[in-house]
Amino acid sequence: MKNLEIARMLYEIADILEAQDVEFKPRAYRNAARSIEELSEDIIDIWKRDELEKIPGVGKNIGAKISEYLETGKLKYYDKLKRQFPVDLEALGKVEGLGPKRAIVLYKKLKIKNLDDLKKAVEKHKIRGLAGFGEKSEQKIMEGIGLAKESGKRMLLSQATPIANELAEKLRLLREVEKLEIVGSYRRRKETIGDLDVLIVSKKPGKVMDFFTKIDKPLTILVKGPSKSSVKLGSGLQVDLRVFGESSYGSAMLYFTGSKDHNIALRRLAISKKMKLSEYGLFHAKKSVAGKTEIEVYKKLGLKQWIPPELRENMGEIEASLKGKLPKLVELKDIKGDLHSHTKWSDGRDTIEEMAAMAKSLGYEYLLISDHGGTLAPVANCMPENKILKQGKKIDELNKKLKGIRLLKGSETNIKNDGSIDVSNKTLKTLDIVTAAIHTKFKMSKKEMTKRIITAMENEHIDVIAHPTGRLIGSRQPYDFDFDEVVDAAKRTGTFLEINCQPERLDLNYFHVFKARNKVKFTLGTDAHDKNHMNYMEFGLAQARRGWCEKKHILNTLSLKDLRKVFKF
DNA sequence: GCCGTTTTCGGCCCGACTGTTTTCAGTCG
Repeated sequence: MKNLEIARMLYEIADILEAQDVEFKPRAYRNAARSIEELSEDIIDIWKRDELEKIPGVGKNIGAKISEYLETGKLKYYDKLKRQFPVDLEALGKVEGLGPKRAIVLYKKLKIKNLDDLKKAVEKHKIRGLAGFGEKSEQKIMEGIGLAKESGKRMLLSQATPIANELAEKLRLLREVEKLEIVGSYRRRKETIGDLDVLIVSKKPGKVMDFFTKIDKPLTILVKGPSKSSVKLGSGLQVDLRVFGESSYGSAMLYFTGSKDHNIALRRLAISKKMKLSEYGLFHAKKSVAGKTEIEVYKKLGLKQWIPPELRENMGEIEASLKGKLPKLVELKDIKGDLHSHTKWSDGRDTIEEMAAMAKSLGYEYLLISDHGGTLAPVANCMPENKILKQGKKIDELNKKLKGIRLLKGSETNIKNDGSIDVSNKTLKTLDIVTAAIHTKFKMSKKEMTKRIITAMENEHIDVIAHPTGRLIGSRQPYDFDFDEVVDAAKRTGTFLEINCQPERLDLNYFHVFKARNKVKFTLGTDAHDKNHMNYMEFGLAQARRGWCEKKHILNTLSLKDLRKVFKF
């Protein structure tokens, strides 16, 4: 996978060009870098199909450069720039307040190439006195060096949620806060959050800012102004707060919810209608025509429907809204059960009864008990076949006693290297819904891995492939396999794909869901190993919504009666 | 250097804050 490597190189080219005051090219390189960074596919495959120029932001020139790099392992243009400026701009750029231009000045004047050089120069007070730098710059850089080394990590949405809730609660206590909304990627329900953006309506911004910049301990104030302040909380999470007047609240929400691509598309649409869109409103001939609410701005731009934040990624949502054809997204209240859970029988922490009670309290009709089964015993306390059968009997008995919740018999089985399943068909036949997943040998050639998964799906007893790509956010790459082929095979064999709701999995991710949604149906499973994990449903659901899923795409929206017809139990 | 409800040339999102400045450039989101 060369995607990130290439993206970083393009970012660096952009930085060097920007440092030399080249116009527009830096933006072009950055756009290309960003799309490559966000590709869900290996760029080598795209290159082999000769489709580099289909990547948004990649044209003839950048395409040729990527080809050169993939063919020869080198890019002459990049090497030439790097010879001119042998500077680690990526590392230096992480220092708050230091961008490409100032970094290059530091190189030209003081030969600073990396963070270590920078640290030495600051310690010797060599920076103050340079054109454009003063005592304060030097001080800020000193503080920035420490932070730069630990930063750059995004937080899981699930980790940011309690922090966001607490912050919002504290701010709402302030009388001067009339309205408050947490926006940004948090509102779009992205799987990870870089920072929190808070939007407030207040007539007394000064009071709000004073309170905000003392809201946590320890706390670092990065910026403090009358309408905008930024702080770093004790947890290391950066929070940006903006205060607006009532009349701009909608346009400000739009702007700070993003995504950047969605905003740019909206602004272009505004320009095409001889208007101007900013966070302060939609203007025509300097007169405000909308801004109080999001829907008002959308309508004036010709959109027929309000766009839910999860869809604002410029993946066709604006075009769909212009035609009034946005999907009616699946909601938490549509979910009638959880289709992936573990109990004490394998590696879960709670009993079947406790899990059932939790499912009932969430208002579910059913819960699939899918403890680990098969021969992988030491890893996940997998149940051998006799134990699977015994658990089945136990569930049958419980179902006679339990009221208001139906337990379904399942097993999360293992896909062996050759694609076979480590539980016999005879045992699988006794279960209601059988799940299979890869838990061993993650590194295989793309061809072998694709075949392995497809072979598993061809087993008539396998209903669902759990966490289909195997990625763990921030720690494990997905397995190398051909997603499109697997989706086609799922359709052919009548197998379903899971959207695993564990916050560090979220697998399938939104992009895969978006791509596959009209070919296969999905199950939502929290993979709960503890009854409280059943609350992870919201995170998986968010990914389904980000992937444009309606009720019909998600099997958990079916009543028990209809679910039975689909899975034939 | 890319791209197209301005379409193959001529644009390219927009504004706040900071520091070092006598009017603005750089950085950030």
